[in-house]
Amino acid sequence: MTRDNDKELAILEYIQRRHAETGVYPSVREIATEMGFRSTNTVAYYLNKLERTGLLERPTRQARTFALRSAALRRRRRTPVPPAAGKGIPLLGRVAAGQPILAQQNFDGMVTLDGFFPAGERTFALRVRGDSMIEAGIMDGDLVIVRQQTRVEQGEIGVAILGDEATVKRIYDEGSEWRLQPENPAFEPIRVPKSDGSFAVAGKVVGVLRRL
Amino acid sequence: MTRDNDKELAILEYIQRRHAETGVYPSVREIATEMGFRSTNTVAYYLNKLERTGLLERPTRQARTFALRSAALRRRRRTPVPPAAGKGIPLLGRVAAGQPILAQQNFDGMVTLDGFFPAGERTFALRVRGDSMIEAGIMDGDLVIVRQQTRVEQGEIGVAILGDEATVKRIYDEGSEWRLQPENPAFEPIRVPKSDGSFAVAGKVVGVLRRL
DNA sequence: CCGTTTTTAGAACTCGCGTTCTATACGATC
DNA sequence: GATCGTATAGAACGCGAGTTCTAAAAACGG
Repeated sequence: MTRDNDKELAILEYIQRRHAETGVYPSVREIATEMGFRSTNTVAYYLNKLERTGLLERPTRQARTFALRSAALRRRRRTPVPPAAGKGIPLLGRVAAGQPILAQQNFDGMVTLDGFFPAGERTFALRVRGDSMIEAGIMDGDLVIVRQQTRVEQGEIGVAILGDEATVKRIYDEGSEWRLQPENPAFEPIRVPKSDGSFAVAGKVVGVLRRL
Repeated sequence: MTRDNDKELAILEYIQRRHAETGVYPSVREIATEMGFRSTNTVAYYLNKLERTGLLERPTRQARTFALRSAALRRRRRTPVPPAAGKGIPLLGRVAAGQPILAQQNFDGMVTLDGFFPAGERTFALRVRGDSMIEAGIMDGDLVIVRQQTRVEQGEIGVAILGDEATVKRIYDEGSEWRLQPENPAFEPIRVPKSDGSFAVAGKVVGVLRRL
């Protein structure tokens, strides 16, 4: 099918490099100069190809606008980027009806926990019990990823410690008391007077992990 | 000297926000629209002021090109270098009201993607678009972890490929056709005759990953 | 060797976009 | 009250930039 894959990737890599270095995407003519093309049409030819394979997006066709959400090109050299086992899970972008799901044109980078969540000293996971946050997409048995912090913004989902138990709720500061708001109409909000010393915010929920 | 400092900063902040969110700087006319100005000259007026005070740079005067190297707006930095694959996130068990959340006695092991999900050649991730599976706790923007297989058990959640698109649904074998059942009362099931060659099962959803 | 597909060139077209010029209110200053 | 700097509008100018059309090498397949 496509024989001249190298130039496509070189263009993609140049676009990404220009954006990383200058913050601005190149114009079609600049790409042509970089690649040694004498015609802007040659660039258009490759850009269309890249768009068809899903490696590049141009929602609007305005000047110097691209959308490169593929982390795939993070690596410098060619790397056939086959979905290998071990270091994370491959993330696929577009999936078309053609055959190989795990083909490289779908590849969009590798997912790792430490890459996906802001890992660090202050991050931990916690298993959720109960259905009180079901409408927020957090279900019984899920693991929530929590960034440890003693306060959360109004209405953010956080981990509240009440006596001996940790619960996940939306946390509101109501002046004289805290309101722990479930995301399930079957549950009532919990109100805790600020004088209650057994209450504390353990952190903010930054992610959810579920095994089916 | 300058009385109307607020609008300058609002413009600066908009430019920086647009770039952070979309990767592309706005055009002069887009800034005018955002600020409620009816003339592009008004924007030029402020841009010149910002340039004089050094808060903004425009080395070239090309379309959508700015240079924001002012340290003032540097606060929200993206991680340009992905953290070298770490060892995962600590999973906590009991969390009591006592102080140190990350204390030893709470520790319950480390969570890693490869440990949590059945990693391997046949596992990949896919970003979910739309709310059709919201009642199954799968929301727009989530990453689903998929085990590649060509068939799923009756009613399991899987990834179905229909023409050019991959969708996550509960998949039922209805004899002469497939039924793709959403988990959202606002959506109707999709029925695909088995004679349709553009349909295929890409795999079974074994996990969900969400960043808030 | 010939027909087909891929890849490149060149030029023209149109529109987006930054700039500039002219005006007009509105305060502040003298 | 005349004047000056600030803030905004409106229109026009000119170039930058993406697209498209035609065409022709170059590579490929039988």
